[in-house]
Amino acid sequence: MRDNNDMPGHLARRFQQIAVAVFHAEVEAAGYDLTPVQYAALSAIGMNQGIDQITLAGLIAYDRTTITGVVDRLVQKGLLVRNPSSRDRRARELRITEEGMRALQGITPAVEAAQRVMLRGLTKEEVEEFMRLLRKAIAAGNELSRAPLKQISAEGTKGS
Amino acid sequence: MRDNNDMPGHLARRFQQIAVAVFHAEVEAAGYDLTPVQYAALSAIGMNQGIDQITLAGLIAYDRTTITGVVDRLVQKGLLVRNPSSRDRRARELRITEEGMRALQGITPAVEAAQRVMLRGLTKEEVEEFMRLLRKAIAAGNELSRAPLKQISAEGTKGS
DNA sequence: CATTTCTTGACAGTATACTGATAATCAGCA
DNA sequence: TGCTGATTATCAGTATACTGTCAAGAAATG
Repeated sequence: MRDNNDMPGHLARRFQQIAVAVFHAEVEAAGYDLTPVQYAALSAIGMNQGIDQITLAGLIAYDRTTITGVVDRLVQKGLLVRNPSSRDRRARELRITEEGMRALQGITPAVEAAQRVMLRGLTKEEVEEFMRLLRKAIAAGNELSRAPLKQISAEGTKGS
Repeated sequence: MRDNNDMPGHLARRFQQIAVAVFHAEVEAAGYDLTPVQYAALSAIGMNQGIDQITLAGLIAYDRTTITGVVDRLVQKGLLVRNPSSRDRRARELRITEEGMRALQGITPAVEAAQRVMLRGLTKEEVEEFMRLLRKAIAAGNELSRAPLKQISAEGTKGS
């Protein structure tokens, strides 16, 4: 019988666990309280001011039902504002606040450090190859998840 | 600013999402209702009859508080039994049932298929390299997670 | 304009994962 | 033996992720 540790899915889960733990540790040490998911959302909104939640979900490959809670918490922390869209009354426009911008900039070194720590076992060349293989595997499987990545074409309101 | 898609942590999350979705799809198509986490636990118990929950957690790198719920659900499905240990009244001995054994065997082809599907974008050589890099990165980061892998020394009651 | 269809956002329910706390028990030691 | 510290399992609380469902609104169509 095949050992669990020969299963790519199992290894993926373990690596993700480590990645999240490292992220938390580095970010907390820097004095911030943001999860990896919240950081990715905040960062994506900062680069695409005014997008709605579905577009955000596509940008970072989150499920649309997950976005609601993530945005809730970011709004509660004062890092985002969520306003009804004027063009489409179903949609909510997401904008990063001044405080959110400061948090994003302040947290960046910790996030960069986390990426290094979680791959500290690999050489520089191995890191490159690892990322390449991850991207390739993800590209081939993108549509198999309920939350596929969806790049915006060419109309996103570019921020700052 | 660095794009989210250049972050290994973000890529890890995405690959894990795909891996879980593929697992669910393949297993459901085969007529079973087991999550990846439940499968790994069931499989580990099948190979180590009578282990307690902490040992199980170490074997598959789960948090000890997560194990409780996973075992609960497997017991509820009739695939496991959880009995007080005679040697240590704090501990619960986990044993796979006949039905659990049948489920484990019946589900194996679907699990194998899932591993192939989630890596369908990679060549055979790339799959090998990907797994090697995953294992290497995980080994270096193992202790950074609250749920590190802990192999049992040499006394586990080998099953079947 | 009226109707059908799609889309956006939200909710209930389930299943990981984690933090931190606690009860019960065991093991080592004065 | 009695005390102290470690260990096993559990629980409360929080945060992803997903299934499935629903209401409100937009878009397409007759």
